[in-house]
Amino acid sequence: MSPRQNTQALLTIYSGLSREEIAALDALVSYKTLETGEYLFHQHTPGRSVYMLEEGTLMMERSSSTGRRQVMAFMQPGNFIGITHNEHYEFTVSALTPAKIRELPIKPFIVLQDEIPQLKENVRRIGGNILAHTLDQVFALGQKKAHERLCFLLKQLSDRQSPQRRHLIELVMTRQDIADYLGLTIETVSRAFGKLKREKVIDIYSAHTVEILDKTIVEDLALAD
Amino acid sequence: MSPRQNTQALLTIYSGLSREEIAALDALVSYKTLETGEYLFHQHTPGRSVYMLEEGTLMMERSSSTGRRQVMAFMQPGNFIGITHNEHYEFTVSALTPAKIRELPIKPFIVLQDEIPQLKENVRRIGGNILAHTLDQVFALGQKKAHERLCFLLKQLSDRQSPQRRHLIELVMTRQDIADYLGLTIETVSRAFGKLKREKVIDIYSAHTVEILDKTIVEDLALAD
DNA sequence: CGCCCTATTGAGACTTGTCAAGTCGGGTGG
DNA sequence: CCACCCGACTTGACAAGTCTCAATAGGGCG
Repeated sequence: MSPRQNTQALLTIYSGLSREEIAALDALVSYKTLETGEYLFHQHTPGRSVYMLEEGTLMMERSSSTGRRQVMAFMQPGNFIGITHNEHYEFTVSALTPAKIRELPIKPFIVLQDEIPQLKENVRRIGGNILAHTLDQVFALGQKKAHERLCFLLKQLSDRQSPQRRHLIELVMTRQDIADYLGLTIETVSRAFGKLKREKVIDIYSAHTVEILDKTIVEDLALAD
Repeated sequence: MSPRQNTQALLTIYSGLSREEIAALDALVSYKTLETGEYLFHQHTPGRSVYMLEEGTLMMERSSSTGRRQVMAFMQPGNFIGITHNEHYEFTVSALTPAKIRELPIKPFIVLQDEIPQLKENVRRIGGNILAHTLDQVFALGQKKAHERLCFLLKQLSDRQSPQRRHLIELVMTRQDIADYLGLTIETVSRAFGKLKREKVIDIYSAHTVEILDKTIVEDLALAD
């Protein structure tokens, strides 16, 4: 929906830093590993760290007391978490697969931004990308039909693969996760998959492995603008 | 949906600055006025300034080549525009009423952030509030029914009024603007108004003036979590 | 007073949600 | 190794919500 291409996979807090600056950053880093289903942190808890995903897939969600749930993002290696929040995390992050995560305590990280202008700029741009992603999602939920929303997700997942593997998509999340991301029910998601398959836009090898047969149509439906 | 209250009306880039620091910021400021319907800037144009709304109401929207439109926000005095973007504006901003706007060129503004830590912190927090608002909208569009989405908007507008006038709401935007903000059609918005009126949750004096009769119900429906 | 634009209301179609039944597949225990 | 079991996914029938199209009402401004 926006003309922005997928530059965000390439942008990290390390972009353009000198060897010494990277070393200064790395001095703050500790590592965390999560098993499938484990939580990185919960909604409404104080946010004291910034995270960078190294391996695996994470899911960011917001749940309500009445049981409604909205998945805000699926995160893949290179993504950042917690860069843009204020004092509390406003969402829960959990692991869809075993995951390896770099953790940086937020206070020294902020101090370091004052010493390294490029780092501050990187953070600014990552924050901009996160907002841009969220605005894309608002557009999708507000304006698109079920099968278009599904293509919106497929395109996002496809764009983050290496160019050779763009067409083959591994869906590590459940249908319920997809439904809650796209603001639909699992049944509607299932029917949207069926519709795309019938129309030969995608092929479905198993519930969690699909191939994009017609990239152009997927993108047209995903953008739908 | 989040526990965050409406603190964002109070937070500006000036918060907690000394007299000298405010003067340094004000040295960058120029003023703009817009008539109803005029544009501040357009989607896909390079972003060279940061803006603060002083008077009036602005609307931020994203439009597609196929004519679909999503309104991302209605902005009221105290709100900031352009703080979180990268090189291009990813949306269009226009005036719903005559408006008065402070403009700060982005480059010196960023330089000043290096000199004034509190300013940098303010910008960080405003960015966090903008993202939080957008996440609220994702939740609303993904999970709520028409009349709940309308209460979501009414609550947002109500929260930004002075405490005495909280119950009386002036809708400066059209039904089409509301529909495009909530991901609905004008007819559905109209029926949602009718439903809330029939149920004595609100009273409708004219198409653009409504009174909240039962604040609790409006909030329950707005949060719906 | 009348015109025009916006909003409301109504009827019917379409999309999505709900409820229920059935299928598939991976994992476990015999 | 096979059969069963259980959770996840799919499919179907129907209900509910929203959209579309059309007609009507209302309000502001000349």
